[in-house]
Amino acid sequence: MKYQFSDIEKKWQGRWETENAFRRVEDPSKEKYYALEMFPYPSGNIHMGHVRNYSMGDVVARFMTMQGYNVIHPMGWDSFGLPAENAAIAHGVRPDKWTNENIKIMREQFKSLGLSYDWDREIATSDPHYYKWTQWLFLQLFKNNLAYKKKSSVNWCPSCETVLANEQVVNGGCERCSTEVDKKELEQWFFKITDYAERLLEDMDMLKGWPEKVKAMQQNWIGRSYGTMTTFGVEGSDKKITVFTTRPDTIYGVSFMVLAPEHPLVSELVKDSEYEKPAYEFRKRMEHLSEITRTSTETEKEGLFIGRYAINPMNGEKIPLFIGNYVLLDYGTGAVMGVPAHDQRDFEFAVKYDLPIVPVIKPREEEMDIENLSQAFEAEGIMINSGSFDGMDSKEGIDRVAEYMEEKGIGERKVNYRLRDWLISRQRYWGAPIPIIYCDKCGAVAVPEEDLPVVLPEDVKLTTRGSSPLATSESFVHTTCPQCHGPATREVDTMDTFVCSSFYFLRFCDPVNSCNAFDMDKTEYWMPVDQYIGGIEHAILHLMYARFFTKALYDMGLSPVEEPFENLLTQGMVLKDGFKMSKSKGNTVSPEEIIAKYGADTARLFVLFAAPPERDLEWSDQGVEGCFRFLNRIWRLVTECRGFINSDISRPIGKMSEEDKELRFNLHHAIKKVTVDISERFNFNTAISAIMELVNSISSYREKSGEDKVNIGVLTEAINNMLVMLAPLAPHLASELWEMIGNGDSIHDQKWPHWDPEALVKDEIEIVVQINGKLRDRIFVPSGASKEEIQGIVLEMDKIKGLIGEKNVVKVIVVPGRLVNIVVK
RNA sequence: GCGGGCGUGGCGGAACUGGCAGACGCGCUAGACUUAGGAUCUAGUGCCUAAUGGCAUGGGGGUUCAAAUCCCUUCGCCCGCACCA
Repeated sequence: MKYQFSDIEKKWQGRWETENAFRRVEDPSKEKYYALEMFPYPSGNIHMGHVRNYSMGDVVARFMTMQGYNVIHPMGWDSFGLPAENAAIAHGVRPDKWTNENIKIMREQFKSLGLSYDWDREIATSDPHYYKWTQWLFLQLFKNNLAYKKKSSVNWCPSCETVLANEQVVNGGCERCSTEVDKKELEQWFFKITDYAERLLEDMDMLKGWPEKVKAMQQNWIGRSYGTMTTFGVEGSDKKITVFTTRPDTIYGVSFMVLAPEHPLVSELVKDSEYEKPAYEFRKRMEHLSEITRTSTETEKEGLFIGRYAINPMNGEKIPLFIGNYVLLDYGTGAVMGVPAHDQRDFEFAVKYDLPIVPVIKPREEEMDIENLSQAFEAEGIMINSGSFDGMDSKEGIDRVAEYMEEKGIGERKVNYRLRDWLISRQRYWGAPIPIIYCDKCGAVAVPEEDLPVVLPEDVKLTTRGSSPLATSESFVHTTCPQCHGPATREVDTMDTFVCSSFYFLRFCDPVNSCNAFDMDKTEYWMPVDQYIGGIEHAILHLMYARFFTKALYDMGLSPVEEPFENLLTQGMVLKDGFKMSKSKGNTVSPEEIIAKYGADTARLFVLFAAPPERDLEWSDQGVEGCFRFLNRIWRLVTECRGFINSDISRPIGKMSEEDKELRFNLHHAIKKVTVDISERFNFNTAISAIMELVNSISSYREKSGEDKVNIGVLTEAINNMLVMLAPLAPHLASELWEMIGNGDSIHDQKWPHWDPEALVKDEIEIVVQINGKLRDRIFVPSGASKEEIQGIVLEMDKIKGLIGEKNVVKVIVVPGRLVNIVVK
């Protein structure tokens, strides 16, 4: 009988579907487990990355179920986004239709992999029943002053024709299409994620189950620094310029000040002077430079004196004011004090423009020609040329100078973050409309909650360039003000799709609720996500936004938890020939083909076996063949045994032979290894290899024993348990064989096996004999032997005696169960 | 520059708290069965050596009875951030 994987897989997928086998509801009597994989964009085709991601999640879900947990394992679609809109423009299909078609196809593909999802919880972010709550949550943020609109210079992707959040600009290019990003002055909606900067940073301590790398990346992104805001006066003006510095101890060394060319004060300071035109031209030139050139360390410092002077509030010194390319408007205050002696950037600037370099810190010990620096001295040291602070250690000086400034009212200590507010407006059609109405009298007014959702109109021109397509729908734009009932217009921008994915894990707990986003009793039962699995590419974007949302909702009493994801697993990429699989490289392998050729179980097994989960996986056709052969070997083994193994007996019968004991040992050893590898480390690769070893050992047991001497109880126990352990990994085959050998209930309702410590005790164990750390022999000793006994046995061995010869035995180390090391001289 | 990680056979990768380096799989070699096999089974497979034995976890040094594992140093690679004041 041949292993007909395709019939088997269809049979079980059909059965799971009709039985609704993976539907789960709250059950207070059971401990819950929330297994979640990042939901996909429904592109219409799964790729190997999906297969890997979702296979891992499926093993976790099925395994935890067998461990007795009430496992929620939902799936849905991150279905808003540009591809649908672009397809609509290119082929004239409606975005909703295109999206729903794709979802249909992908849902079938997921089912063909045998993934154990509770499809009753399926959601799609582009479904009005879902985005109603995206909009509702927007309004909650709005009411809590966490959503606001402001005009600012924002990132604009000319290819996607929309603005982007800072997080979505990668190396100066668009996160989606890599097109170089421009700056545009626009009025846009933001979420005040900066209000949560400190908590996003601090609460990372709670994320014990997160990879260090991801935490480090977020820390880096939030970029906290402690410093001082110091206010400088401007000569001949009542204007003030505030700078942020982490080095107030160097303030006596300030010899110039640099403002960002876009700094709002610049135009006032140069007004009607000879510097007005050059400053304007300088700014124009900077704006035209790409973000990369502008912010590269390699770019030469460049600046322009603007004819004005600032006053150092510490010593009243007059210092020239510049605008310069290396000062960024959106970090700190957009202005820096130049301390060339102690900051390398300022040093380069000062050298170029021949500005004084005044040392105010000298090294603690070694003598250094502090008057003739060849580069900035950035280390700590002793303060000099600093008035009453002279002689003070600069490290202490940071605090003392800051205190002094606070006393005099010229400065204050401040924590500064690199993190910017999250820009969520998008000038595109296929997203959740921002539920705001503009009224000439009342301003920006929230759409009343009972009017949600604000549904996407269909009478739009999608091809409109440069502004939101929603603006082209007369019926959508014109409305009445909810407050004064006068004529008003709707906001025409839609929300960043990352907003939709910032709370979907909460909605999964209560997916069809039409009165609330999610009921607290449900989220309280299921949240937090116990295991989240997805790609590292979301380390900052999605994972930080989701954390922010969860915290904001927690503060509003809408989320039971402050952190959404207890444990995070970031899986590696699937590569072929050393590169990420991509259509443009032509190195893709289609999951559908692999499933057709070898079946879903083989596909799953391969992606789990070929590499540990976090590491990149190199695709190997031969590796796939190997997994297929392994499943065939199991098929043959079990079908050949089906006639004489008995499901009623799963314990050894009568007296056990050495072979019986060995098989039992191997079985319980495998149970232990597979259990530990899956539950503690998610090392599916080594778990699978342990099952392979077990299968090998069952085969050789049959070989050695011959049919007449097989202990049916021992063999049955081994095969049954092997199938149970195979069930989360290759669920179709395991189900089929389980049923074939006459076992009752579904294999997935079985309890995960426990290993029997008794079976792991051997009568005799092999230990290694070393002389001076070198392997010389191996011997069997009784497993209960004491150190002294083992030492005695070993020293009496002829081979060992011969090897020791005339040398003196200095020391004998005995590690029971492992080795004996004889140290001789 | 800062942060995270990696380096083990021909390949993917094992090795728990320091205790037999190379589990498992792929590939390869030989053999068996077969009309045939790219199916299946058996045996072998880190390198050097005829063998006893020696050498091996990027390189060098150290700690230890014992190091892939701990420490120092050095080289190489990957990823993230980066004129952050």
